[in-house]
Amino acid sequence: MPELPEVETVRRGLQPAMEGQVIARARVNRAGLRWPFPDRMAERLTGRRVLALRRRSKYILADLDGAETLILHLGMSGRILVSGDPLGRFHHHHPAPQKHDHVVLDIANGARVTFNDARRFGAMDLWPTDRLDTHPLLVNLGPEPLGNSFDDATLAARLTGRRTPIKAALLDQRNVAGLGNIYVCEALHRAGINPRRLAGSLSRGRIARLVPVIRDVLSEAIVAGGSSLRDHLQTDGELGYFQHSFRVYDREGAPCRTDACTGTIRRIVQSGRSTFYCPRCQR
DNA sequence: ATGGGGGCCTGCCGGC
DNA sequence: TGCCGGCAGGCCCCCA
Repeated sequence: MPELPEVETVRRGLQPAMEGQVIARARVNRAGLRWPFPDRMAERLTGRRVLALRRRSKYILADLDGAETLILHLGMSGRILVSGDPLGRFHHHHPAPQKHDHVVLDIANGARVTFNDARRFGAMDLWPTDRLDTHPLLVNLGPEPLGNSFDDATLAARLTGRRTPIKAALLDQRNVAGLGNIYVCEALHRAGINPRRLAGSLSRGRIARLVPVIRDVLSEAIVAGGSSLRDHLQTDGELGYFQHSFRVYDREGAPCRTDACTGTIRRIVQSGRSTFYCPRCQR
């Protein structure tokens, strides 16, 4: 499911329920997801106050008192739903447990945070906050595409000499952190770049065009609450709606949406994954 | 060294 | 209706 905009949408939805609040009780329904949960995770979460909710790439980071940070990844099918009344003013009830509810956090303010992940490609870990950047899942991440350190100079430095298709280079989280299959396809279309083009063959001008396009598509998707194709929901259970703004993703055979372009969107497979693009206006 | 493919899981959809 | 293959917003790991 989740690329940067979906994860950011979830983070923003969690904030009012969790930030500054105490985890009254944590329950864990299985030993792990993609990897085993850290030792005694439920006990280490119970009673902790959430000092801040941050995001790094596709990871949600919950800084806890006690100097540990909960690292959370949604994999392909992960959802986090918030139920109950975060203000604690009314009687309330929580929805019935669902299949694949793996971790449930009862917040002292009455909210309940439920992590559901059918495919179990998601992950959770606890790690010392002051050494977060040493975590194996975080240590090799490239710049945040919406942050100040992402610019055409740094992107160009990462792409020069690379003989991999630009599609694969943008999916490589070491080059830029947070893009996935949807937003790479969308960004390349907006930039007019053919996904098969070798990364090292991009002119500096085209790289300079790519940078703001990546920022734009991610920002627009965040505003829309992400893209809901199969799995992604916002924390209130609502769908995101950026899928209605797709120009290429999942639009095989449909007309290109570039102004004055008469092309038809094609689907190809690159390194085992679907790529959607317009052969006419992406060169 | 780096690029590509397999594998991890479950669910859903389309075709027969 | 049922069964089967293909496919899915990610990413680690192994192999050439």
